[in-house]
Amino acid sequence: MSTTSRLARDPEKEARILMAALTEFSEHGYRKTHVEEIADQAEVSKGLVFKYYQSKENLYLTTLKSATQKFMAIADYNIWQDSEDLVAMVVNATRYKISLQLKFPREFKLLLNAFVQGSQLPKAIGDYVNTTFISNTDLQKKMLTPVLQRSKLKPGVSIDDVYEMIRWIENGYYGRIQEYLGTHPEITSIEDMNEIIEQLTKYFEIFEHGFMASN
Amino acid sequence: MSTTSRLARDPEKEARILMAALTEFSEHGYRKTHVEEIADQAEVSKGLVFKYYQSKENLYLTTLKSATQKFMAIADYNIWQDSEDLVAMVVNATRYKISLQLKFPREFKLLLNAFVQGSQLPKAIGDYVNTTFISNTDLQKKMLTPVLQRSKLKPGVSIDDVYEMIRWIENGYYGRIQEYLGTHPEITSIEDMNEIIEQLTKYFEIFEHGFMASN
Amino acid sequence: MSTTSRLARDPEKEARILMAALTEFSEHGYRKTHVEEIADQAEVSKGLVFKYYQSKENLYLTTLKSATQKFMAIADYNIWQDSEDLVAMVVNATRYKISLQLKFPREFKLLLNAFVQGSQLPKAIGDYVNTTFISNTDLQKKMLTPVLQRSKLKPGVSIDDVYEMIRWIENGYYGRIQEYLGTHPEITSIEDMNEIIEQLTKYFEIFEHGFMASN
Amino acid sequence: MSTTSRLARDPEKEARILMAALTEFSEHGYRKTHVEEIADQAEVSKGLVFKYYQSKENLYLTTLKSATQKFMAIADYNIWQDSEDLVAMVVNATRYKISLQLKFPREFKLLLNAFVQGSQLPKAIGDYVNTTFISNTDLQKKMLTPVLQRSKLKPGVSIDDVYEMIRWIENGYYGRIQEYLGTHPEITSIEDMNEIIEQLTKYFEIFEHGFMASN
DNA sequence: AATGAATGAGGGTTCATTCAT
DNA sequence: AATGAATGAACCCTCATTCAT
Repeated sequence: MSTTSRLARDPEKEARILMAALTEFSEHGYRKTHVEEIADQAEVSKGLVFKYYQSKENLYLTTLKSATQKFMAIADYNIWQDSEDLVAMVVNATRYKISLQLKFPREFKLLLNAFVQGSQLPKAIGDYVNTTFISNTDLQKKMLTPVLQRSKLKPGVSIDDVYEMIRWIENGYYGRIQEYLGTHPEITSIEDMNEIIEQLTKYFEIFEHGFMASN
Repeated sequence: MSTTSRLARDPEKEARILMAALTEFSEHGYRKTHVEEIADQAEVSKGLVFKYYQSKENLYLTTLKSATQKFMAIADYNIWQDSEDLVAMVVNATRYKISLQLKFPREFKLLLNAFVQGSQLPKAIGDYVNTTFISNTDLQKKMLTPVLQRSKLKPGVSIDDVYEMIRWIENGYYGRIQEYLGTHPEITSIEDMNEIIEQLTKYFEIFEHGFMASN
Repeated sequence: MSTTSRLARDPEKEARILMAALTEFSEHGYRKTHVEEIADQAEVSKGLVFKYYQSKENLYLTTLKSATQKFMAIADYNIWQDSEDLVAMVVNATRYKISLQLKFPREFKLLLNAFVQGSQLPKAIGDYVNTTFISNTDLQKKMLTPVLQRSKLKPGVSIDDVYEMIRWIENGYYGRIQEYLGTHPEITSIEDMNEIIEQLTKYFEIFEHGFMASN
Repeated sequence: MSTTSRLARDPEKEARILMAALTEFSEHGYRKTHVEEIADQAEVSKGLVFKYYQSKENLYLTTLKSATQKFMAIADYNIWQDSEDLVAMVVNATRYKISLQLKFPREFKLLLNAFVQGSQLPKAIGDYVNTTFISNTDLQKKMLTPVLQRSKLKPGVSIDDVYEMIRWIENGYYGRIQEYLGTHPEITSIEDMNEIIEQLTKYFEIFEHGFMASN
């Protein structure tokens, strides 16, 4: 009688399976990933994969949750939370996001993929994705708000407006960074990205004061 | 001796198949769509689908091309090309884009999906998608440039910078519109969207002059 | 009301179909030949092929019978019937056979193929083949017999024995000729074959008197 | 840790599948044989057949190779190699061939069929057949040559001539044996064939000395 | 607990045959 | 009479899932 668990799963195998699933699902997506390949890569049998995770669908879900967890667990919002001004904050947030992507490229790709596949995935997965991937922006909003409250906004401009536009610019620039990463696969450390991330500052400055020559 | 067709396909059935394919592919994506389902929905036999389109892959490609055509054929860039100022232009462009999406929601979803699936699709399709879906941003750039050249920009701000940021804001706001459409599936006419689109004006005005109270 | 036939078949189309069937069946065999290809080649519709011949199977059978007929009709046994001696007779018979093959290569190939496919063909066809392809040897036997009766045979050697062995040698040599034809596809006239056919004489002479030095 | 197999196929099922494939392919040929039928007959699932043999084509190829092997492995050329004289040698060779056919009737039929189908088969198979089925006659030639060299031949008769004619007669007689076997399906042992095979002697004697009364 | 051989439903594709025009 | 578009049974093959060992 083991003291640990009723099911007596081997935690190492469990981890290997999840790792392999992460690799495969993030690489090939849900449909083109084969359970056998995962089992092989984890150096366990196909049977064990099913014993531990019941179905391909559930394994995917678990991998998804595990990837989410990994981000949640590690996320250290303080890093950018106590930035002095708005621009620094957003730049730090972006830097932080990129660093996570560089540290966990497969988790990142997996979640992105899941998000994007949306309804093509089995219903249960689609549901999970939809309920999970929202909270993120809320968080960011919460952190930006105090800084924005300290700022003096133009009349007729609400905090929400600014917050939203910040996100748009952030996302837009983020896309540019992705492009850069895509064409420079050799980059694995956030240091290599510092320069490009700093340039985001410029765009926020434009945003703060407008692009039109103030007459 | 007919002067018209060599392949003697029934145009109605052809249309029904393409229509069904559009519906199914846009709804379920490539892998989860079954040729039989398309045939059933088009009220023709599976065999006919293959006679007309040879393979599932080619049917998808054809559906894709047809959707692209539909957009191309209808695209009337003049509608927003001769807008007076930048804001009006971008608002008009957005309105136009939304109107297309409302007119051809499945085509829209199909192309979006194809773009997003990327490498999970059969190679031939991925190739087509990659070679086709680029030109779009170039066009928009070309149209915006003259207007921007007429504008007086802040020192240190380049036309390209502004152009890029316009796109970011446009896209960001576009995302908000999508959300709205998603939660209001009853909307089918661009008129119902006018109000929300007009609000884009506000954001561009903020962008032009900055959100910070100019001291 | 036509005076010709109840079914009012167009004899030209009928002939074209049969011709095309001959070409296709002899080239690709029964299974790999497609009715559509035959119809196209005959410049008629697939439907007409079925109206005239009911089924692919029956069309094959008809083609087979027609090929047989063609050989029968043309076969002029007199050509070699009145050869002077045995050797001349067999050589003439062989030459004649080769000339037929050169004149009707597709018919020849078709019948050979049908014979060889045997039980892989639909039952009705197999049955036909089996019942038809026997009579041939009987005929040859009838013609050789009188000549053999005039010959003085070794004691213990029956006419049937000799007749049979003649066939074996003929067939064996025939195989050699086939090989030659296979490697010289440019040959289309019997004249080009005369030399090689003449060499059969040598073998029959060996056969007549044995190969062992007579003590 | 097993030292034996990496692929862990059940040898009994493997054998049953190969056996069923042999039966079906030899009976119906390549095209008319259905994988499902083979699976049923082997009392395994369709899936297993594909796991073991990947494709119908490869299964056929394997069956072909296995049949070839079976003949090769068992072929004991000594049996007739050290026959005293030419006649004995050829008779023994024939007897041996017939005994193989009686022992492995399906293998025999399969190989014959494959040889005969030739170009109607998928290319890979045709290629295999063509490269494999040649060496046989060469072997026989090598064995006959020393015996023929010891014989005194008539002037103008070469060893090759004699060798070739021997083959013709052997083949011819072999055809007669086939006919006999075809009409006597109850025969399963070489003993039942001894008498008919012995008669080949007579024909070779005729061949040695000719059938014409020597003057 | 762990294995991986075995299963079989399901999907794409072919082609002889039918039938409305 | 003639067409050829339309049909659908039949076939090969894949892969998630099961289960005996």
